[in-house]
Amino acid sequence: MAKHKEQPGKITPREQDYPQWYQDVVREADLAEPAKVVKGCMVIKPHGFAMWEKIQRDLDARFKATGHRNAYFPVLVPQSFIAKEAEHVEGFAPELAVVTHAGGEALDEPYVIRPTSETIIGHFFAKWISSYRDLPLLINQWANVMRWEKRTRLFLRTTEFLWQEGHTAHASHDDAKVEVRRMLDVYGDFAEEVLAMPVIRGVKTDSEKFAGALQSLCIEALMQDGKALQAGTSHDLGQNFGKAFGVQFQDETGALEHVWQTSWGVSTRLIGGLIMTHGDDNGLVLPPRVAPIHVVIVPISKNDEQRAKIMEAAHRLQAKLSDIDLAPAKSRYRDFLEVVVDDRDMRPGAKYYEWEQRGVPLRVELGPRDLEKGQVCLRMRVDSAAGEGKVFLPEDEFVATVAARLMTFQSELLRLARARLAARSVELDTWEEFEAAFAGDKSSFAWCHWDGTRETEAQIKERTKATIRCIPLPGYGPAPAPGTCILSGKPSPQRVLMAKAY
RNA sequence: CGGGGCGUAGCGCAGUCUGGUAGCGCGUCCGGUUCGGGACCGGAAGGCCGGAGGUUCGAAUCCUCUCGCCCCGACCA
Repeated sequence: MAKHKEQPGKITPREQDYPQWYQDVVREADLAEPAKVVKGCMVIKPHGFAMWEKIQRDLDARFKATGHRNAYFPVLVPQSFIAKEAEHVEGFAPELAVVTHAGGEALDEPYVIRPTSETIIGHFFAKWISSYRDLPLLINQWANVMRWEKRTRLFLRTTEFLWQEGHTAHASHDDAKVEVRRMLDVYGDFAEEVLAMPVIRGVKTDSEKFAGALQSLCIEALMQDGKALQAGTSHDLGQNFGKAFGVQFQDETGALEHVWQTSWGVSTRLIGGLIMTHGDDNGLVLPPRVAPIHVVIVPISKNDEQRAKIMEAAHRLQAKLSDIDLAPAKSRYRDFLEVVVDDRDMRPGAKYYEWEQRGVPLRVELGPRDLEKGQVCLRMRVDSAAGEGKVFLPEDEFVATVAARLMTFQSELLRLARARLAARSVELDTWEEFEAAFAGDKSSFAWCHWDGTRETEAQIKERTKATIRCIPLPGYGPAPAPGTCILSGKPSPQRVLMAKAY
């Protein structure tokens, strides 16, 4: 194929340029742009928001299937609420935006714009819960939150972001722990099945856990530059918020107890993770389950009468495809194919490059020769960018198999991402190896022994910028075996995941 | 808030060191030939060089101040 031309204004990414490329791609592809009017906020454009809607739809179905219900709580939280849980206020105070005036007057008590809703939901849980019969209470909220971070990055760390936050209350710690793990698996399964993004499921260290939690579970994804992205978290809040907000219930014996709570969330950061997991030198690569456009039909014609015929055929094909439902068999929603006919007056080649850059999974080329033979020419995104994989099919057969082809592509993306994860995962045993692995901007998924102390963790971070992403749950990472800490040489029960993080 | 870098045509840049009335590519517009992987030829339009002040016969270029943007670091989903 023609070598990718270095043209001004076009994306010419290389892996080492990843952060910059990533920003260029999301702008170029009309996914999002910085809002400029507010520090670190972003405008999510229609193409990007369509992806968020698909993420929402699928996750929401999973939450409902596990017994959760949606509710909504105020965006403004009395500042005093935040202060009720010691670790929580310490963790969030530096990044709060505070409303001090309203209605033309100074407020008696300032309100913070929610950075997360544990506190205000705790307040209401106290009113809603009085008996063990009220438990478990399983609530989810789709909302925006705001965290005034020092430094922002489109999708990955914006001042305001959209997310989903689950908040649950349980009668026992064991019940709460089951919920925490159950929702982590919902996230993990979602990331792999829908985003085609393989993740490591694990436990955060004390210094990385959520402010106010006993324990935080997380899913960590590998980006193509070797850095890790925390893609979702699920927290065991113990009775910390229950006690802070007086969320009590009477058990079967009549005794008064505090509830055990959990919270869990994923955000628009997932879109960033998706882009950075699958993107290649030709631009975005989107898994069909989240792609805003599944199929683009590029008509090819030499003259006007040909053009009329081709366009008619293209629109007929578009109508047939648009009735196809891509949703999984047991799904509670439908996912009809989104099909675009590109009838612009451009050369076909130029259109190919453009749609590849936008990540459309499947392209159909429809020309006079195809029309004559009753066939279509199709190419999947990854192959087509390499100039390969041209497939000719009778139109009927194409229509009958398109859903399966897209799903095959979906699993192929997961397979490729898993292969990258495996290729970028290493077990390191000496500090020299470790320093070399994280020299400069380098990063990878390093499985190493750690002595379990906060001091060693901090030193590793200071010396290499690598952090402990998580302690893997059983079944993730190398089989647990004792060893000695990569830095201190002290005994360690198992390897943990270390990497630089976004 | 620290450390770097950059503001010149719609976009991407050169020109700045060594002052002499602004250049390239892409895009746009017009005409023609083209059209199954980023078309080609010919012609045209488009910039008070981020802003203010200064030095000079003369400033995109030198000096001072100012505004804006980007990258890196501290903080973090």
